Amino acid sequence: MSDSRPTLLILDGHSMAFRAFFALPVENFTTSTGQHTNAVYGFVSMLVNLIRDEQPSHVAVAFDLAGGTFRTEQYSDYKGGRAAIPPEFPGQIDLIKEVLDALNIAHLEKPDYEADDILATMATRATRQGMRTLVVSGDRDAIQLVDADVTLLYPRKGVSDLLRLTPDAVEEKYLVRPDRYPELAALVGESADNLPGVPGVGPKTAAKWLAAHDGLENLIRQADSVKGKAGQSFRDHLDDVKRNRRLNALVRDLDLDATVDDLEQRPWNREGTRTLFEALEFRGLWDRVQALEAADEEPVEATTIQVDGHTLVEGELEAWLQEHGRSRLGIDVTGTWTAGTGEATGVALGAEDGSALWFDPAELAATDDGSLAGWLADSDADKAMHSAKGPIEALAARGWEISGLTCDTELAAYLLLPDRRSYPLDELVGLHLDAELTAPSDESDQAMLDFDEDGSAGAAESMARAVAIARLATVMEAELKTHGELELLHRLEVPVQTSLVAMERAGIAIDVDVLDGLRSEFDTRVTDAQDRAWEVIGHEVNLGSPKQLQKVLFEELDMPKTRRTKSGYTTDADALSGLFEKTQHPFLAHLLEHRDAIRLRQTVDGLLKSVSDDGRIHTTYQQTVAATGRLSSTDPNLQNIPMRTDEGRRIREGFVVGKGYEALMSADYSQIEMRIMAHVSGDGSLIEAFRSGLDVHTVTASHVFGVDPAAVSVAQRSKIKAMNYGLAYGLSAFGLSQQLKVPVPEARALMDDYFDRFGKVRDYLTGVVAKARKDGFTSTLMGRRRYLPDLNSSNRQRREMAERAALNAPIQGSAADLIKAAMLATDAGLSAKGLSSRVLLQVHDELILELATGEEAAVREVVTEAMGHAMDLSVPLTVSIGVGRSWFAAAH
DNA sequence: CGTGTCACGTA
DNA sequence: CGTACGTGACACGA
Repeated sequence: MSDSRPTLLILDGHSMAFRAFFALPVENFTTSTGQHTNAVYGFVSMLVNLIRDEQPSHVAVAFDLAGGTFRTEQYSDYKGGRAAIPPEFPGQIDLIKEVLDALNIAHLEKPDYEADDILATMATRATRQGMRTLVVSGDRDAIQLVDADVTLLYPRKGVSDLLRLTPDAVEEKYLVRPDRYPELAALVGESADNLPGVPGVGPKTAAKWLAAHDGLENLIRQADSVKGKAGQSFRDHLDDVKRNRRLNALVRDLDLDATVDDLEQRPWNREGTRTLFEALEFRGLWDRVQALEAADEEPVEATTIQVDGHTLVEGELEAWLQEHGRSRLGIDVTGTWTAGTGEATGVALGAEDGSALWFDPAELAATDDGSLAGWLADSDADKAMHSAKGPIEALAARGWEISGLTCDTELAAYLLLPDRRSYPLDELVGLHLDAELTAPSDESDQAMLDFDEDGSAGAAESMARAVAIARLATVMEAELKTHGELELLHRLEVPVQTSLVAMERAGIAIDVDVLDGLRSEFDTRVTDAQDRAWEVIGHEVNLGSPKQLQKVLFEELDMPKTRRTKSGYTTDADALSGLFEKTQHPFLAHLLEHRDAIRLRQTVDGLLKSVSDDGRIHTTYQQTVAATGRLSSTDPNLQNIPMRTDEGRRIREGFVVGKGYEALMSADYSQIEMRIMAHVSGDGSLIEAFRSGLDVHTVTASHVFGVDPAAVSVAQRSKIKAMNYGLAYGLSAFGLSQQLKVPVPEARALMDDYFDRFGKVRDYLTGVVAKARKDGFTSTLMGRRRYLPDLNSSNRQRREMAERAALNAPIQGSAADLIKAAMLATDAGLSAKGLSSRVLLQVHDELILELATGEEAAVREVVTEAMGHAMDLSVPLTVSIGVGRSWFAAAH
């Protein structure tokens, strides 16, 4: 079977995708956005396996086009009578084409012709060029293509079990040679194509006749000589046979745009494929596709980052920095770090020209230590790092502060592709430098030996990273510049990172006694609620298990079914409240109480576990995960501490001022997103509403309902408040009706009235989506982009989700820009005035500060100015400030 | 043991 | 059938 000739692998996309669709259960292949992907997954998986196993030199996929072909022209019932195509299927064909585009595999179509005709034409041409061809199709018409040079892979079951049809295999299975197969099919008929054959004639009879008369042509000519009942049937259906034969002949000389040579395998778009696979939530496939490439590229010498480096020789650092530190150096730190502290076990410095140096900070001689400290602190010494926050914290733990950091390649990558969850350096090197970080496996061991005479691990790798960072910084800055996002990197993200270092290092003090007290309070509530719930139904049940709850609610208690989830019916708080209204069943009340209490207990528990030895909680801020530009907080998340309910809010009593400080201050923007909406839409009424300084929900309600602000009822205000808040999320009439618990038409009327009064808001919202669809991205006030390729998706659900994201991203993102600018201005203001108060936390529209003794008035002034004028908008930025011993007390 | 689902906290 | 996040318990399958 091995064959040194070039091989064309050509697939019938539609028929194989259809097979995949039925082979894989659609319910297991649906993304979180609701896109069905079973056919895409099955098809791509099969394709990857084929490429791996068959090692083709050329690959293409042929598709049928919608609408008829010349065959339907001639026979209107061609392929008629087929069962309706499931609605989950058609959209997946476009996705398959997207994947093929990303993989740089050609897909071919031809109006009026079927995919099979393209397969036939390409196979014929490939044979003529001396190639062998593998045709993959679930359509039996393709059997006629099989010959010494063309093998058909025909799916037996699903899409992974492919039958290899060579001429011998065809003859064995179908009793005729491949070229005779369409003659046999013409006699027997093809139900898949709705082509009836000769009644009473099966494959055996047909094969016997064809052998006896040497083909269909002779058989027809000698029709009168065919004996028996079947012979008469044949003569009665001669026209059908002739039609069948005419229709099942594949066209081998189509005029196609592509040549066989065009189908040669080309390098694929790693970034595009990865993004697409992420969107499709294909996790395992990514590794398999990469494995393909690895196998592919083995003979090719990958360009590796070349380094001319060595381990520091005692006393040489000053001179080395003199020589190489005039232009920007990349810094790579090895070690461990979390939440404001860490330990550095290795530091590499690398220049763009490949010069590099490595040392273990613990073994640095005093002179070198001094040189390093001086260089690190020198704001004129240009530095670049990758994911600098942790390393900066680790270096700070050794007493080294960093100044002059102008570029962080992780932050740069985040601005370039904000939708990704991580930005590994090696991928950036591949993507932007078209190079590899480390030499392929065995060589790197050697490289390490060259440098690591002291036994420390990874010096060579670390130096390569440092050099790569220096080069990446230049390249990525140029890319950002073309996007108009370079300022955003230099003036916002990189400086904010420094603020975050300080915030993480500071942490926030916890009054453990307060939290302990709350814990036991909540614990009592949990136990009581659980006991009562169990008593009501007469047995124990794990109230934390949605599955067990469903059994109790919908089987034992036979309650009305709630909204469906992937595996059953929802038991969320909203649904449970609804059930309680209907049934008044006490179990539900206890269950809701239990939910509430267990959650509070869990929150407190988690916080207590996070308190460090210094009595403070040091969260970790993530600067590169939120696609809109927001920060996020982890370990623990201090951005979702309860606020809404009185009970929950008490947890904030546990966040207190630390030793040596006087109080906590909370400063937050009011209605920040709505103000940004007013500014970006330029809506006069909305701007005026904010400028008036009155309650904005009341003022907007007075516009919508046409009454005096003083006459706005509580109900009217709350409706408009919901509307105001929903605007930036792409709220629908349905969503508003759900929230307000009013009928959809009423909600729709409310929205119409609203937009009549605030027309520019509507214009803005429609305009922003249209622009994003055209440009491919949205932009914030400071030029931060978010890419939304799904705006052009053929899948409605994906498209509408992208539209809502497009509405929201500029608003949420501009608010994120704004508070980041405010953080910088606050830090700058505090230090300019020589204050020792400090920012501890950021919660999207709120800053929490720790006030040094006697500084309250001065800090109030700094914060009001910094937050209030972080950007120049057409509406005032109102900041409310509160001060107290605890976060609870500071929240006004 | 890792992974996905469900539920729910914040802005 | 509004956006953006992170966490924890449970359930499942390797």
